[in-house]
Amino acid sequence: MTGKKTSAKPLSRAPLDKESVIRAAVKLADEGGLEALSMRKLGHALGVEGMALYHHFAKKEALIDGMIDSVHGEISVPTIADDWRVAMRERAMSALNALARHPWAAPIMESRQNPGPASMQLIEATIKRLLNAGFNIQMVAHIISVLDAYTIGFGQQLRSPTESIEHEVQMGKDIMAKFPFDLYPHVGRLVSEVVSKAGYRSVKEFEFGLDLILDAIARLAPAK
Amino acid sequence: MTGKKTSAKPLSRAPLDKESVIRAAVKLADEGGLEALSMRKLGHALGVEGMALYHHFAKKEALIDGMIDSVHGEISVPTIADDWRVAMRERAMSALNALARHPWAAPIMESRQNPGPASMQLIEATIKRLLNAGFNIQMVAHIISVLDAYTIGFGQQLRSPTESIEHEVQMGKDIMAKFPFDLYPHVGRLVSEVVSKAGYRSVKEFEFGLDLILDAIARLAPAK
DNA sequence: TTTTTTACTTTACACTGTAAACTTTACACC
DNA sequence: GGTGTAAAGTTTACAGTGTAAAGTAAAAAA
Repeated sequence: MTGKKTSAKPLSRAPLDKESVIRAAVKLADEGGLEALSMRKLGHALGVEGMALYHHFAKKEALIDGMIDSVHGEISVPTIADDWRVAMRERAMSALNALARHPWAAPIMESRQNPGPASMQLIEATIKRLLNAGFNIQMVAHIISVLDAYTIGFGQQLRSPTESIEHEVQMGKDIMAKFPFDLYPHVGRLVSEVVSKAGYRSVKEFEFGLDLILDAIARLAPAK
Repeated sequence: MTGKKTSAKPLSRAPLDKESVIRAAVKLADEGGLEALSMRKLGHALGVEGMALYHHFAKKEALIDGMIDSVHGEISVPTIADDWRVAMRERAMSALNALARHPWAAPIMESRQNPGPASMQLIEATIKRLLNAGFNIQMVAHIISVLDAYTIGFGQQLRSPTESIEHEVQMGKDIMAKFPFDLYPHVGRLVSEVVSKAGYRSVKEFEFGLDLILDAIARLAPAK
């Protein structure tokens, strides 16, 4: 009986628009993961029934495409003003930060096939910057492929920026509890001497690989 | 003692075991993606009601953990007999092949937190091989981190081994149809001159980045 | 005013994971 | 043999999912 609408709503709410729906959806997913994002819950968060959202997005998939584009929008776009290496490093670091802020995104990023304007602008500017550095078009494809695969792959093993340390430590302990040390001595060593050591940071780990790759690319770069 | 009873009473159907359930689940997911894998459909494929599976797996998650471990079991385990670089290359290539055979796997691989025996054996042997090559334990962590992040990230943009070429070509066309050439000229160039060119192969693309990374690692290796 | 459009709600349906209780089967032991 | 027990599989049930279809109410256009 709580469902009874006793008084008409005083038309208080402005009509929804795509942007704000996407914002709310991202927030929901940030808080509880993608599986916590249902049309009904999202509607509720916006003061509306779930079905109302279908007037703005044809399917849930379309909404998720919008969410992904919104994450792409948080990634630093390379400019000609910056040195190519600086620009690529900045792009990768800001991408990792975005993936850390939105842990649901990495697993679905590269499998989407409806890129939005932010994604297009980002890739366009990236290609442009690398071509301008003197790389040929095949090499540009190679470079973007390595950098993005590495970044997304790494982003996938992140949970959230702050909790990742304790999380990984805890996970290491859980694993070693179930699979005893003497069966997997080297895994034990790695967990106890590296991952669970104070000061271990995923971001540092990411930077190591990133600089390794950037160094290798720089070696292929045409003379300035 | 306890002599094995071999009474020959014919069963209507041999009882399920974890292995065969996992095999069937992997097959279902290979064919229709993870979202095509429901407990009821899986049960049906095995000649059983969906709920029967809960006598073998506590939750669907546990089944998926088993599936992931099964994919890990398809990856080539490094041995001391092989040169470390050869072993790591082989490991990465076979991992990519496994991810291509099971396109549902990459997005969920690194987020699982219940590694099975195959995963443990693989990581144990990998660490062992790298330590034996003279890398210190921190460096081993770095190396595995780069290689696995790259491999999983790349695996994520694969669909399936055979269709990936046409798929990417088609996707390139779709994108360029929606976002006109003149808005994104460099993306247009990349699609037309690289991705949609005859002979473009995802595997070659993967190998480029893999060798780039392996070269860079080799430069950090202690003298033999 | 009347008509049309837009935003949203209601109802409905086919699926999902899985808890609880029940039935059937298989084998150990008297 | 019969009997007990445990494992394997079924049935029923429930809350939650995406979304099709049709209804409603308010704003905009005519």
